[in-house]
Amino acid sequence: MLTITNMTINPTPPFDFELSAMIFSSGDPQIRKYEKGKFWLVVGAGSKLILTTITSAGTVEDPKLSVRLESDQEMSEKDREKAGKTVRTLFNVDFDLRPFYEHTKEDSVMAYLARKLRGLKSPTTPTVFEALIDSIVEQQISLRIANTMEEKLIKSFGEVLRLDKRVYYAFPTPEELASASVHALRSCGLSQRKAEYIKDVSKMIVNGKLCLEKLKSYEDAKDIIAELDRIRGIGIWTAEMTMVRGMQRVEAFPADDVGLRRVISHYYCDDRGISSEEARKIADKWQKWKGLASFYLIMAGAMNVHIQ
DNA sequence: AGCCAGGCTCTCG
DNA sequence: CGAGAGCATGGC
Repeated sequence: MLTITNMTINPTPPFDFELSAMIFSSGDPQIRKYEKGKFWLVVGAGSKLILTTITSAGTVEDPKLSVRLESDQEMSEKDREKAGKTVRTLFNVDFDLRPFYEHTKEDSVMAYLARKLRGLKSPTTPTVFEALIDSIVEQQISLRIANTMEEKLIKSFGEVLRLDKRVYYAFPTPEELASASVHALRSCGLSQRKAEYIKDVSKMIVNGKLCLEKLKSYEDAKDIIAELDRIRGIGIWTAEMTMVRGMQRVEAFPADDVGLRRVISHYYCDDRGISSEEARKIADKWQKWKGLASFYLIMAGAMNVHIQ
């Protein structure tokens, strides 16, 4: 039985939905995708799965999101709340960009990008777990390859939602990855090591030794990094990536990241190879918005924006 | 062919 | 300690 319900969300302006969702244009339509003004993905609410589709019903300065929920089961008010909360998290809709814009006025590059990409908010994964697993998969190898591995991981271990003839996959839960065999994980293209890391960290979550969502609320980012860094398979880079992508921590700055260094160098150092120390020095002026500023640079690079 | 891709661990010396 | 090998896969 197919049930459908709608809701509206009012983001803090400015917010450009199309621009913020653009990063998902290359996604798999059975997992999460942005296409022709529509973004969709499957949200887990209790034991049910909800296909959540978002479109813009407002403007950058007066943003409004229209959200459509579809499930193969009856949805309660609690399920609707859960889906709404996920949408808010996904696009960071309650984040206020204005202080960031105000702060970066003196930085001519960032000030230009702030005008050009006005309303761009950095997306966040629905759960911290998802950001962590993705970051482990992405260690060292190119993003392109990592993405195909992630898709395999999701389709092999994630739950399936069937609506009419359409098929969607949810991101696997810690339980699902904890009970997967290393062999099965490896068949997604992962190395023996990464398969073990993923299984082990999932097990830690299942048996309560690690609570990722709790880390999210730590005041000091250093404490989050320290706690994650203790876990086998997770280093500074992975911890910082997890924070930036899964915890709405706009201050986290993975200076060791080659892609980030490349794009910083492109906009600030004429494409000369720079060290992570140099990258840090440039990022210093962004203060508590280092991660957000980095995202602006990455998007600008992807969109081939030229500074004028 | 070999090196590098949005790293991390383990092993040596 | 610090350096270096090894790991998966695919593009150049």
